[in-house]
Amino acid sequence: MSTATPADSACCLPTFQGPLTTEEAEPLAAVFKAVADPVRLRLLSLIEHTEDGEACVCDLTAPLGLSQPTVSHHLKILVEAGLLTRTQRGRWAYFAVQRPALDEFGSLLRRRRETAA
Amino acid sequence: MSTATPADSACCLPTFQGPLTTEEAEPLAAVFKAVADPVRLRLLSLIEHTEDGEACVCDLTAPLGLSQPTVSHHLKILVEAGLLTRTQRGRWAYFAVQRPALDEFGSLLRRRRETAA
DNA sequence: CTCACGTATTGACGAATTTCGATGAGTGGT
DNA sequence: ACCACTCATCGAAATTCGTCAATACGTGAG
Repeated sequence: MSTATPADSACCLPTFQGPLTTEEAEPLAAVFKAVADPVRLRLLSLIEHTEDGEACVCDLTAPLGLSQPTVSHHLKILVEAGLLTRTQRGRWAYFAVQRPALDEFGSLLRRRRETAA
Repeated sequence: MSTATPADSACCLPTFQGPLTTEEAEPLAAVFKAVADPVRLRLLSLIEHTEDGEACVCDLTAPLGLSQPTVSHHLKILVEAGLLTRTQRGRWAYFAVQRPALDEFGSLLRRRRETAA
């Protein structure tokens, strides 16, 4: 890496640019809250690894072992958080990962994976 | 900001290595839950930007406008999540950020900061 | 139009979370 | 030994969250 662009690397950079106000902390917490649930993390991982990169509700209830309204509820939260997109096609609603948003969690999740088991 | 070229990054890599099981998702959700609260995010940002890189409870109640038990409670959650360390010195308990753990959130938080406004 | 199907919403319930005041535990000075 | 101080824990109130059954909505087929 000749052109060292520390855009992403965490080295020597403060995690926060300064003390957060409540107004600043609120939206950040909201995003984290969206992924602070095992079911929603599983949803994201399931959808990311589908054949076509998208899935409808009916594809997701079985793997999770949850009712359809519950799955719909979690999906809505993920869409509102900007982590999923929803496109209606015919009777079905297809959900796909919102790449840029999900990528923000990429390095974090991959690092966790290594230190996990 | 136009020079945005992710270094460590996420390009072309899947965020999840595969569909998560409940057992895998659980600990991940736990970490996110720790930071899924405005008060706790403010605590982290406050402690990171103290003179000595550490703070006691009494330093933190005023900036947050919360009671001492409440602040203690949030600090405990952050310590248990591995995001803060606690060292008792005399009557005081000093809390400092756990660098490696907090750095995992670095790139994510900095990117959010830019797109916030 | 009507019906079947996939999905969203509503209402309800128990569980978890956030917050506080009161109290308990540990430390250091007098 | 006592007291003042810092912090943790307990108990409780208010709120939020996760879940489901029941129901409403919207779409395409017949």
